[in-house]
Amino acid sequence: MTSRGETRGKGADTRPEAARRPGPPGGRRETHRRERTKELEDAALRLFVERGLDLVTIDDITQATGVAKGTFYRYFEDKAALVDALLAPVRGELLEGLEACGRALEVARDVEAMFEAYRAVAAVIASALLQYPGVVRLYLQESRGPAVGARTKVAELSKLVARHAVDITQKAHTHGLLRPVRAAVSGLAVVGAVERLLLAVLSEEDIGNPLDLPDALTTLVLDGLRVPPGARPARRKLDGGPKRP
Amino acid sequence: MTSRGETRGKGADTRPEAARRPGPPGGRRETHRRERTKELEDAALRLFVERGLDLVTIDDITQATGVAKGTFYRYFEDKAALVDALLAPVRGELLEGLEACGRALEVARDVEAMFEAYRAVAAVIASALLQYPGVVRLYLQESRGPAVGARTKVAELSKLVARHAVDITQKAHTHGLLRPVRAAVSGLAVVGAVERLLLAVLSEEDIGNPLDLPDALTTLVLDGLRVPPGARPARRKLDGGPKRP
DNA sequence: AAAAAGAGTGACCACATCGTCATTATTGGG
DNA sequence: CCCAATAATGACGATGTGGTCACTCTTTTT
Repeated sequence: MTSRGETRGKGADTRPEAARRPGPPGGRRETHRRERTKELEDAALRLFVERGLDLVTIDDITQATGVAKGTFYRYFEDKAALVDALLAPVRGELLEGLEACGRALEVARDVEAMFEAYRAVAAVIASALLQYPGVVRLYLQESRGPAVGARTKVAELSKLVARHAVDITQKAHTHGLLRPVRAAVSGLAVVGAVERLLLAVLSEEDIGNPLDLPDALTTLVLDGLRVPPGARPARRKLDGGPKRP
Repeated sequence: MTSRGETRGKGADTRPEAARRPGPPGGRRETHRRERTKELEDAALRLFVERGLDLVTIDDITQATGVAKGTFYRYFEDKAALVDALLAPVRGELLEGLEACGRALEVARDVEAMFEAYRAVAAVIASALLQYPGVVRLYLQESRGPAVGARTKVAELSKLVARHAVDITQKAHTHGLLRPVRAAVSGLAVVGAVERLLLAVLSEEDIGNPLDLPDALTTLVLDGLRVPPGARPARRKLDGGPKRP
């Protein structure tokens, strides 16, 4: 079967035909391959975000890239593999960040340490947002659909995120830093809130300065919406609120 | 064009051929039509939730229903119209509930009245959840995808919900009942949290008793996660938390 | 009971889509 | 410069899909 080009003993290369690196060194072929890969990924990502994963065909992608259809299959096994490749870097950073947060919370004894752990995750997310906005958008769009076909990997990532979030919340609970609300509930609520706000940012809904979001979210998540009881009737001007005549 | 069967002067019926009620009274035809419609809608909804809107074909729906393909087009213009029909009742109740909440908040002067307004919306959502769980699921699955093809109406509803939520939050703000966080931010955050939890309930993720959710959400949204400063170190057993040995 | 109107059917058309593969073009080593 | 290895191409077969329509079956009206 895969009997050609087996110069280097790579063992069983699961990738059926694609992605198998060109034998040569770091020369022209390698470069060109990387370029092509990126071109395909970029075009595909744009289309995915525009139309949704399922309504983009391989033909659409290759036409948008300006290559022949056969070329696609030289680079990716199928659409699902392409999606996986798109997701890979974000998934890596994100999960790493969440795990680090979990570890930090295991030893967090006070509110300050808890803050710090959450801030670190926020930084990871912000970084992903800046480096891979399209991929984050794709995730937000598709993560809640059924885990079928090309969407499988996105749904898997979503499940992982949920699990980690609940886990983290659980850990924050064990040191009595949070109200006694079920971790599964508060964890998912926070994930939902964050994801909805990310979507707003990426969809350019009017939401003010994105840089204010972390602070606002922290306030909301930690201390809620209600004006602190006992505080003055709050006549302060609301940011962004309509001015009374 | 539509030159046959134009015996009755119906004027311009936008519905091209389908949904035009059978002339007869409330007799056999009418009944049968309702049954067929429901059969088609039920089968379609099941498939939509299983595979996602875009991966379900008209053939799938008619085969699942056990009717010929042509029959589908007698009842619905196309897939988008079917989705619209599925959404209709939930959309109606939901928007009505949100508007009522808005009106209530316009005259709400204290926290109690605010509570009451939110409770009313929660009741509407709970009712929709019980009456139309599949439709709610469909909404949660598809609402974030691009507004293309059959998904257009779902995306529209999502936009409406967001607008109403921000609106409501804005109103709650004007009486100084909430912290000075941008309404667009807190409103969307709450929507995100609620939707994520609904999804958890409908996906049967382990989240405890769904009936506890409204209370938990109220606590989270209004007063946040952090244990109230000054409270005792919170040694109370966490509901659902792992027991320490 | 007969005729008219409505409802249901499934073959059918045109076109889209996947994934393959023989063929042609390009690259790198000798 | 030539040749083997690799990459790119796009026509192709098989199957899927939306939507139509002449026809048959059922219900309602006369």
